Amino acid sequence: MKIFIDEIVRRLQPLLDVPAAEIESLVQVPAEAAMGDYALPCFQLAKKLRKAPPAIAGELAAKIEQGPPFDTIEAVKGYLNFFVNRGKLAEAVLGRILADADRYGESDSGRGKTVIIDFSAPNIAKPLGLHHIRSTMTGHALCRIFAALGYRTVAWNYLGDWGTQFGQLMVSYKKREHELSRGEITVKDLLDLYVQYHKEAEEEETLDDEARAWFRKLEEGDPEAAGLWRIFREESLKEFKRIYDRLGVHFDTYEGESRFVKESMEVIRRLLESGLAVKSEGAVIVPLDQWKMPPCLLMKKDGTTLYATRDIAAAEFRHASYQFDRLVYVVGSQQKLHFRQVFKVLELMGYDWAGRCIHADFGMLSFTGGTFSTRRGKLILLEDVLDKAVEIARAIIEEKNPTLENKDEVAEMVGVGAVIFGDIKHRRNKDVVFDWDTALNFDGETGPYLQYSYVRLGGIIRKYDEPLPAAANFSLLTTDEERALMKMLGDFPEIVRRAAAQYEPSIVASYLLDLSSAFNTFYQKHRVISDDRELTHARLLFVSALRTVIRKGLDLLGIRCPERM
RNA sequence: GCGCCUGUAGCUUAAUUGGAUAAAGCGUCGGCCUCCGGAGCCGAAAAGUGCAGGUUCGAGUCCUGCCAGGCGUACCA
Repeated sequence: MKIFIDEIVRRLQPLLDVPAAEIESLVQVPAEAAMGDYALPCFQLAKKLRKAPPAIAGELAAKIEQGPPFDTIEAVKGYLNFFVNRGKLAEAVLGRILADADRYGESDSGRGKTVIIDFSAPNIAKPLGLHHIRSTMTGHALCRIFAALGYRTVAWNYLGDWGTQFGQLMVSYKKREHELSRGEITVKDLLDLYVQYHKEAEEEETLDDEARAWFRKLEEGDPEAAGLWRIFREESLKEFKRIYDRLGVHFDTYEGESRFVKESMEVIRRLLESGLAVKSEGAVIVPLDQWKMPPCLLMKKDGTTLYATRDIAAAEFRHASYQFDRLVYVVGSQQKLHFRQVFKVLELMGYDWAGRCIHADFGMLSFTGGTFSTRRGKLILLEDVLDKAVEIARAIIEEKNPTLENKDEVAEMVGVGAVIFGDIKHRRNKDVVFDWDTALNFDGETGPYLQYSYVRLGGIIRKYDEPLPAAANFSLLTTDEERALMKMLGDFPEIVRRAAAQYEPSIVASYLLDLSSAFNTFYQKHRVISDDRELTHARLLFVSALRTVIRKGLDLLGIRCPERM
């Protein structure tokens, strides 16, 4: 906790000829509890002072002001170790949480700043696949995390609602028009059309030309093409929203690529005028070989725009509309080069905010049995995974808690929570292999484990059967297990900050696992409700604080939590 | 070919951003409910961090080279 570190710095300062900020950066938390709560490694000081680290640590230990809140300050090898009084630690941490309540972990560091999070971004006319969960839930969690730090957040679903693929879909649709009635076309039909197209395109080479022609008609505003496109988009959106709803995900805007087609042409015109863009092989490009990148392609030789063009136009629009502090793209790492190019072009255009565009990339999701391919119809539907998980949750409830009242509601929370957590506990960076058995296992480091811990905490409070005391003597909470938990609880605000700074919700996820695990260890070993009234009161408020933090952490990750399960 | 990312117990991951004896989960084996919920807890076996060098008082973390996998590399997004 900050107050203890500040105190350490205050006491060290008179003994060292080093600025406070530097001392603070040296202070760290030892790997093991036996080595204290905080430590100052003296190795870096050794050079300056021209003394051996153990000697420095020894001298500091002898000279430093001892006394509360520290029980002891001692030298071990080259380290100066600080042991915070356990009672004082408990008072500081629980006092803070009691005061902040549900706002514990929040801050106002982002006040007055806007961050736009661009995430999920499915292509219309295709169902949401399991692979969409990474962008969707990472982006959603980032929204909540930034909001907790006081930022205004804009959740932006930049729909993939433009591109040659819609030409393909139209070709496929026209072929089978008589079999399909326009009003009732579903996303499932659209997927079939898409798969059919790619099957047929392998044999009929003219199909691709037809598709390009249809896409051109669309860009030129042809009424039939536009009409079809509108149906595709509306049907898809209806379907997406249904699933987002199950995931608890909300968007502030669904403005997709189609919104920026007109501006894209404008971008091309301006870039050509300024000389940044040139014509090459019939296309329009921005050469980037100076920066060791392939050129950024803005316009194809058939005169239609590209993804990059629309991204540039969209970025301009976003800055004009929101003057964002940051624009975060939660998009797969396949597109790393694409974003480097786009950001570079924005920089060359003279936008100082280009440096505030961030690609929060993430690794591939694959499954045992191959990679996802919508074209070949080889994909796992997100909804199938959710349904399966909920079904299993439901069966477990039936087995373990048959008298539970709202079984379906709870099964939904647990099943969906398991799927969400199973994905976002991984660091963004890593490729993830989806495996049904792992995803549907609710033991160990899983979402249900966190929910169970929360429910268990609630069970204790329910068992007490009296209103919680308003205050208690926290200095009684001094067991090893309580001390470990206090330290973790005290870390929570820092965890939230780090998750935001690194665009990494998994930091919150692993924190919650550690916290829950430590709680369950405590629970096994100690009783909360006992004959000792004073201790019972202190522990009840401690339990309540744990509940607050687990609930808050799950909330930041976008995972709902039942009161019983 | 070139560029980027990844490589830690059988499997999936962590390691306070360069610090003390590399930590968990799954799986395997063995224990724990007259006591606040066993979706839990405790213990055992199991890696010296892809390989080889280097920098450093100190390297899973930084640098170099190699190996393996993934992704990307001008008209898809």
